[in-house]
Amino acid sequence: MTKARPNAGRGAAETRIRARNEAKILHAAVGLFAAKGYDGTRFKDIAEGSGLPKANVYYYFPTKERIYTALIEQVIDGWDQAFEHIVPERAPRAAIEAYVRAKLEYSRRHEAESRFFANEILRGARFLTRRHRRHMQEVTRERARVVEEWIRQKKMEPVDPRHFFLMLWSATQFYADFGSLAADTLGKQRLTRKDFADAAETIATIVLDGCCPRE
Amino acid sequence: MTKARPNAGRGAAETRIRARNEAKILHAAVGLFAAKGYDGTRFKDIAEGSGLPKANVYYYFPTKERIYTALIEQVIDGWDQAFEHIVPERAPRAAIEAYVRAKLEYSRRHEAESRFFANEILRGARFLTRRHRRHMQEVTRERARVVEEWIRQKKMEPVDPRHFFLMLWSATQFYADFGSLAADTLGKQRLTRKDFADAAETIATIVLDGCCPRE
DNA sequence: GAAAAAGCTGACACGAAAGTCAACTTTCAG
DNA sequence: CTGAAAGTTGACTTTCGTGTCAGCTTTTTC
Repeated sequence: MTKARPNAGRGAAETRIRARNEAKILHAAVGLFAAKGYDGTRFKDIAEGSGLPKANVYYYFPTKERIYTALIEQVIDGWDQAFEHIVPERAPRAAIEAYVRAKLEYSRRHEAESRFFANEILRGARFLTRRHRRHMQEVTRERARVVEEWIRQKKMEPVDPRHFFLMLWSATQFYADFGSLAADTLGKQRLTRKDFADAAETIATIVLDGCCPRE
Repeated sequence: MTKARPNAGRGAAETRIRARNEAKILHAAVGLFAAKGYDGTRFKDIAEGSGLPKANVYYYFPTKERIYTALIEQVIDGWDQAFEHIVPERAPRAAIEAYVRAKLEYSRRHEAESRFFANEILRGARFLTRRHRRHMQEVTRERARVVEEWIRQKKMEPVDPRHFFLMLWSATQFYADFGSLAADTLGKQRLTRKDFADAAETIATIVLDGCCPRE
């Protein structure tokens, strides 16, 4: 198993060359996986995209699947960052608005990662391990408790916090992942920064007015 | 081009056998495309799924792509049905609630079609023709005008109707397309009818309270 | 009931993608 | 400076997926 990664096991001793090349490979791969899916992506194309010969890429990753799972790992790490806005000390309006903006900003700036992840989920999350799933569940549950607290304090209308998060997640992901449809709907070639801003505005307005008492 | 479809051109004269087998093939294909994507789906598997020998499937569809585009055609036809709830005579609350329920019901009952289509959009809608795009744009624009009318009549808060529809679309699609994530979040193995009902409830509550004056 | 049209099929050709390998060069610790 | 570890590579094998084809059987039509 570790045969093909001579340097594995000595985590701290990873060379600079290894780090640089693995980064190149993953960077090229995420865009391809996002655009073509797992099966649609050719190992050869990942190699070309990263500027390395195919056999050299095999030196770093023994299979295409390993590249894919390495990316999952990477994306999951960033998944919960936006959640940090959901804290009990903040007022729900401000917190939720910040969350929506952060999520949209992430989707816009990391389109490939966003699409890559959406693709994985759409396919039934075959490559997500139990550990990943549990992690995501726990993070969500933790923030759901904050929402419940807000509701108890009458700062928010009573809604199911889990469906609430799913709705926010879907609305924000949408603009990155289904960009071509959104662009069509708005009558544009591509989504601009302003479209994302308008989206944030609309989502925040509707959701906030829908669940938080107006001043 | 038409060489492989002897019966093409005489639309009305399609035999019963042809109709039945094409239906079998498309039915098997939509599930596979939804689960594995275009490139991940093997022609052989479509054949096996439909109970026909591979060469026989080739008799009906000259390429894998043709099966795919036939499905696009089929799914697009059903795309705008839910929109029929959005009519100016109805009050916005009732109309939008009916729309959300109809969309969710469609996603739940036609999970494969829903995922198939989501996949196509996620990949940048490579196979959607200009005609399809125009059709979708027109339908959306038409219903956007209804929303604008409601806003003019002060029956609704002023929101951008296009972003509004995108948001509704994303929220409803989500439960079918990202079912595995939604199930995880809700701590279940699979989504039940009740989960869909709860989703409709939450979406409708938030969106309706968010944009339509309360009674 | 026979000719023609539609439907069916196993076997095969072709190309392309995943993954392997053995021999080479570069890097770096001591 | 040197030997070992890390990195690099072109050429190769193997597997598999798409699409073809010639000849067969069934159905339809007149």
